[in-house]
Amino acid sequence: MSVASESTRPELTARGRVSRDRLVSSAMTLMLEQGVSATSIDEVLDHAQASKSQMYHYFSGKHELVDAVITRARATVLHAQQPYLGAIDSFEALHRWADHVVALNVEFGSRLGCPLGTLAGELAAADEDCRADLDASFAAWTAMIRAGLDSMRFAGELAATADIDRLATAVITSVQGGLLIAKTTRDSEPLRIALDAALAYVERFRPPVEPQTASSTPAKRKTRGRR
Amino acid sequence: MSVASESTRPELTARGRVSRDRLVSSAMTLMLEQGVSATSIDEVLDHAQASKSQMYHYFSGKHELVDAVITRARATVLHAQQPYLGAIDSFEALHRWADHVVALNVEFGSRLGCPLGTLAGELAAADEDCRADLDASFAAWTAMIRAGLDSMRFAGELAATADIDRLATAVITSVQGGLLIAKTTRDSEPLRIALDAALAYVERFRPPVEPQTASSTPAKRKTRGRR
DNA sequence: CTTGGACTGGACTGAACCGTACAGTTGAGT
DNA sequence: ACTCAACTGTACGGTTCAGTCCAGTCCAAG
Repeated sequence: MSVASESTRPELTARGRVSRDRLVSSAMTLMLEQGVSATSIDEVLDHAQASKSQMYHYFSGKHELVDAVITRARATVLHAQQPYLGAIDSFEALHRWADHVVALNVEFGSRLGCPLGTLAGELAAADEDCRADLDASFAAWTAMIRAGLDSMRFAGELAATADIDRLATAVITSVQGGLLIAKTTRDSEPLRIALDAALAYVERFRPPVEPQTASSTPAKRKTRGRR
Repeated sequence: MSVASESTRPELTARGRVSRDRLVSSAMTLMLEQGVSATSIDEVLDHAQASKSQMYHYFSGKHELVDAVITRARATVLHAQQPYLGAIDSFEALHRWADHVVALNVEFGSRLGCPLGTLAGELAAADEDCRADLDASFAAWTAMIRAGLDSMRFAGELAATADIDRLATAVITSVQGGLLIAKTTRDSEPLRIALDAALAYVERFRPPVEPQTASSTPAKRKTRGRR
């Protein structure tokens, strides 16, 4: 259900929170490397230097641990994107974000793809609860992109008629596809290409050149400090 | 290695080939639904109505079975694409292929993504042999797309300067990303959008309207203006 | 200092797992 | 009909799995 009370459970002391966090971190590391069902609880415990009782003190079972890993993965991804996605108001900023995504991938040798994408690939078809959680995570990510595109439109960088939802979906799919192929080829070039294509697609929706019949956009642009 | 002698092993009778095929089919079905490591050998045997000895008669272990599943998945995917991808010589045909991909996804309720993509998501980071196999599979698929784009270029639908490799990569990443998000949202719309974006990207490389110097391609087709 | 709840250690259980052993069956070539 | 290799059925063993149980330790509040 994922209703399982995530986020700062009140009846958890500082020490308990540290232990729990260590378990989730270890689980995430191992599961992203080897896959969820290829990672046993004992392995997680070993990696986290913890014992069985701790595991079952903080989680009712493996399923709840996986839920926590998904939640953590979402937080990690969104947190890494925020500084760039939150500042998007121009094509320049959009490209800076794309460069950042590629740089992140290069940094990890293109071995692991997107945490959310990896989890989705394994769990989406098999576990309905996880699927819903991951769906919500992608939705949150897409919403951040959409907000950036909206800022661009407000700043006059995108046509008023541009379908922002559609563009945001195109961007997120290109990120996921690029990362999956990059992971498989162990080369970040496919990611770079996928993002280039997506941004080129977005660029198609630049507003029409100013001195036209001025039918739709009521002027009010021209390098003005908006807001 | 994948050197493990796939394809028509000579010392296999007709009966044996049927049994082996049944095992691979069951394994593929279950593994694409539940994941590779979430699928036990006993489960495959049960589904295939076979017994342990058959499994270990045809395969040295689970790893070889997985190899066979990858090979089968590649054959399935390429075979399903061939009639459309092999006939691409125009943007119309390219769109027909894209429609076919979407239709296939809709047919299965968007539950399972691309067989190759699903396997890659789970195995690429964990198993180097499988990763290499899947990499080769994607390469073969990309090569088919590239051949289609090449035909388009020959027919004068694409500029002689268009980077065909790059375009083919953009297309395959959009397919994979679209399918992954579609699988997670249980909705084929993201796939549709991803493909639209990729094809729009390809469309940017229509040859220039002016016949100009006509150095390389004789530009036989009457190029219609872009939209 | 006492106490009670949060937290921890590690042995234990039963089921599921992968792989092996070996005896038995089938069928094509002779 | 005979033979032999291909093929099949099932019982078994050692290992690993998720999850339980209980005997503790730690620490803050009273």
